[in-house]
Amino acid sequence: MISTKGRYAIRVMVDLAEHDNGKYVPLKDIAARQELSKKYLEIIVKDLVAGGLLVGASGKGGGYRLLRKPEEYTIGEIIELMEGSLASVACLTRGAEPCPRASACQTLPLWEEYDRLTRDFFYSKYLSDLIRES
Amino acid sequence: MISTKGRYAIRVMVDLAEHDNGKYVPLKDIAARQELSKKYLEIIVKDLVAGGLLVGASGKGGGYRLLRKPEEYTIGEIIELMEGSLASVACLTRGAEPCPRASACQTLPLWEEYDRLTRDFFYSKYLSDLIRES
DNA sequence: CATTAACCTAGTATGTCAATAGGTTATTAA
DNA sequence: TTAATAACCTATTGACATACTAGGTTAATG
Repeated sequence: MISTKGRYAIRVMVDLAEHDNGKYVPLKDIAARQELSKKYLEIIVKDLVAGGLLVGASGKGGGYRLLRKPEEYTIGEIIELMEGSLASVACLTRGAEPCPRASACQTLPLWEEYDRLTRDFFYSKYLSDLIRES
Repeated sequence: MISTKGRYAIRVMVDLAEHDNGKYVPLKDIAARQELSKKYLEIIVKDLVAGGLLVGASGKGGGYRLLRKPEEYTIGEIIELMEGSLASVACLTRGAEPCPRASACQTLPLWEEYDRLTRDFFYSKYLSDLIRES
């Protein structure tokens, strides 16, 4: 299951894409529009900045801004950044210790196939696909 | 992420399908072959019996047995039984309270599309697809 | 009647999730 | 220069799920 962190992160990104007027957008505004706790969003946005998806600017007139065009962000990279991985099973996360039963495992091919499907899906969806016509 | 319960349940089902000789297969044997804790499998198998996917027989010569042919079980129903749901987001689980923001949510269509993909994938995979050639 | 194996109830350590709380630093506009 | 604004930082917390383990009781068979 995709957690609120991943889901809210996408909503923040979409909100920023829709309200990109060249200025920084304060988190307060995003929180109000999306009806989410500003405090909680701070944690999420911090990760997005650390991951290089956003820039923040302190002080009056500050806020957050996208670093690229909406069509240059994939949904996959946003989810993967926030969730750590988009693998469907523990043994397929990157950095997982190699399973000694891998060659004997009858279910591994199934998880690998589903993983490819998931990856293909989310890496071929772009932020621009989620923007409402204005 | 699909938990150990769901994953182990599939392995138990596959094991039973591969060792179906008309008799009941004791859990001890399955646990040994799959290198899993018998105690933990008891919990899982209990759910499989309650869900109508298996039958158990007590006493000497007892164990578990499939109720249908392997090609009549979908992987989707096994996962859904064990995990409660195979929805990727909380708001799409059956019995979830309707979200007041649903019509305004820019991400909902994305999750719905992914949900369909997931459902189609796991409901078109059958237990028989996972059986090793013997 | 001893053995086998399912069935049943309970408990528990660990971790993650989804936040909240309260402060400090940086920037700008009046 | 200073008030306002907004990001940034550290810590904590309650609730819940996960992945088990422990120890018993019931049922069937040979």
